[in-house]
Amino acid sequence: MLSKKTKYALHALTYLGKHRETKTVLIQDIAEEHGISHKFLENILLELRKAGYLGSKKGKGGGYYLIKEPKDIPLSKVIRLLDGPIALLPCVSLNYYEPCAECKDEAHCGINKVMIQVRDETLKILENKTLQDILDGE
Amino acid sequence: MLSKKTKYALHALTYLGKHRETKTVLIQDIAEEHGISHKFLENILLELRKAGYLGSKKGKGGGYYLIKEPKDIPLSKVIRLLDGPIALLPCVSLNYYEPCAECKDEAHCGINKVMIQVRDETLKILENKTLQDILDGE
DNA sequence: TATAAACCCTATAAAAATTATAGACTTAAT
DNA sequence: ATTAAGTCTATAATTTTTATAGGGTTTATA
Repeated sequence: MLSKKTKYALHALTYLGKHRETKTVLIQDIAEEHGISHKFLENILLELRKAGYLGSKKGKGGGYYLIKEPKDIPLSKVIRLLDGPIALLPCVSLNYYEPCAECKDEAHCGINKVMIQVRDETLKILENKTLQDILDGE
Repeated sequence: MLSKKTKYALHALTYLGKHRETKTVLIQDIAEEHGISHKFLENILLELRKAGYLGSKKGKGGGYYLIKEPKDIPLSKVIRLLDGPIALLPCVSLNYYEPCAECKDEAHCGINKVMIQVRDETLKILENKTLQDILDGE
């Protein structure tokens, strides 16, 4: 399951995607719309900005806005940013690789081999679904 | 990522799958093979037995053994048993459904719709990979 | 039939991760 | 100046995961 962080990030991105005509959107607006803690959401939006998905304007009249095209924001990227690895095991993670302590010989581990396949097929799904697909469904 | 519980379950099933000729296997043997806590693994094997994957024999000379064909043990089932939902959000889970608190109208939520697709495609992958595939890779 | 080996079961403790909050700081419009 | 807004870091609270403990039951076998 996705963490609340990622779930809220998706809601925020969706909200921002739906309000691209207005110049900026307040954290508060998104927080109220979904009944999310303002402060918790703040940290999430900050991460999305640092990762290059959002722009922000400080000071009075400021707020957040989407700076990437919704079609260029795949689920895979959002999940990796907020939640971490998409792979089911550390030993098959492309971006967060770590050996599994209980595994003596990764090269001859059947679990490892199968999980590499699962990872590749899962990645195909998550790279193909973007914010645009979410917006199309609203 | 899978929990250690699920990961250990997969290692245990793999071990049992590789030792089907011997009548029973001791918890201790599996625990030692992978450096897992005996007691932690005990609880996992108990769950696998209750779910109908393993049989056990009590008393001296007892132990565990596989009672299903490896080809009839898909990853999806093992993950659901030990880890819970495969869906990325509670609101799209087939087996553990719960509405999402921050979602006002599930029927018109683009995230929900996309996540249903992700769930269905992910499920296809995990239902198709079985313990047999793991054993083939050892 | 006593003993030891092994699984059974429930409760609880410890650790880690997630979720939430706090508060001081910076920036910019008016 | 004042006020409204994002920035940033630290820490607290909560939940989940991981691990341990310990007595109970069953069974082979000497």
